[in-house]
Amino acid sequence: MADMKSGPNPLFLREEELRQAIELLYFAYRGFTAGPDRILADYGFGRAHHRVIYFVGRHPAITVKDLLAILGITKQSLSRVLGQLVRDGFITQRPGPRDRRQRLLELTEKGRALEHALTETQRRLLAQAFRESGASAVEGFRTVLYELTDEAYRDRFTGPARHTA
Amino acid sequence: MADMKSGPNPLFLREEELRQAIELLYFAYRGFTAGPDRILADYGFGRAHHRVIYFVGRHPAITVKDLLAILGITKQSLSRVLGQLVRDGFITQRPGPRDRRQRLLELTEKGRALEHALTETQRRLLAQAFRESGASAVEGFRTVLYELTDEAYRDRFTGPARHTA
DNA sequence: CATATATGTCAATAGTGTTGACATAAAAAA
DNA sequence: TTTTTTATGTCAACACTATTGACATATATG
Repeated sequence: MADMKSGPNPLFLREEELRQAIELLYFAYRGFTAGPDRILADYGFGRAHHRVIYFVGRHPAITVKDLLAILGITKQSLSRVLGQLVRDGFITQRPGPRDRRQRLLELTEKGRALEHALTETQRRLLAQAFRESGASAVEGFRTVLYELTDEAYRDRFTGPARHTA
Repeated sequence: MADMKSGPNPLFLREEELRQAIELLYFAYRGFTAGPDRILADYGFGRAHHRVIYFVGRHPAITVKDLLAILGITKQSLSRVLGQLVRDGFITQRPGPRDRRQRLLELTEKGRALEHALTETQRRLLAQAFRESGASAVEGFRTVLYELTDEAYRDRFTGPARHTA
């Protein structure tokens, strides 16, 4: 208690450093999702819709199974959101050519437009943050985030995001 | 469409770089909250409980108003979570000495124990990621996250987290 | 005394997630 | 070919977190 405030104590510094990192992640993530959240509200959508739109846009002709694996949710949870997006004309489903049980998912023109609008706010924020921070900081940012990512998802990041020390 | 795949196109690289950053933030944040989520489930709590416990621990004797400002939620939303935590003996309330309308919040011993357990999983993960990444990467990580944070919350980070280029 | 502030509560609604059970079509294996 | 597994979907119940709106109490402040 008392000795926690005793000036330049390396243990205290480490504790404070880690706490600031915890809070930075929390506040930065909030700032990062604020833009899309505002747009989604206009459509009566939430973050779950954003994720589905994003990953279907990122992986055209993705199967429901693969999408579920990326999102890490149950099919019941996905079905509500996906059903809405299909009904509202943001996403189309078509049978897999080889495996006809599959429903390959794809963004419609309307879906691509919304995806672009949502992602654009995040791209702008990121680009601005990257400009302010410099290339070296950006590399560090990616390195640490990569390390925080569960190993099961790391193979998504093979390009310039990998320079693990 | 076609020219998006044309090799080392700087515009494409930028697009891919930004998309990887978007996904890194998503997957890293998920990895970062997975540990606490597992512990919270044992108590029938959710992430909202974690946030309250965390920030009350971080700011002993915080007022409800200040806590609401940090969390960015409504008092009705906080009341359920806070009420549970008070009833279950994780947090105490006492009138403010100067302003008796206030209910100053503090962790109990039990609350501090849970706070420690929750934060410890994140500290471990962060410490491991920091070790793997190196000091320079950690600085970049903090710099970029700081830039992503809404300006209204940036004054929380004054220490070593600030070396904005 | 009038007003503003800090806090709390009741009610309705929405978004996102879960578990469990059951169903259908198609692929894959025996 | 029969059996089993896989991919997908649906219905239902429940839980957590958040919202808006309305109303109430105690206390501070002008």
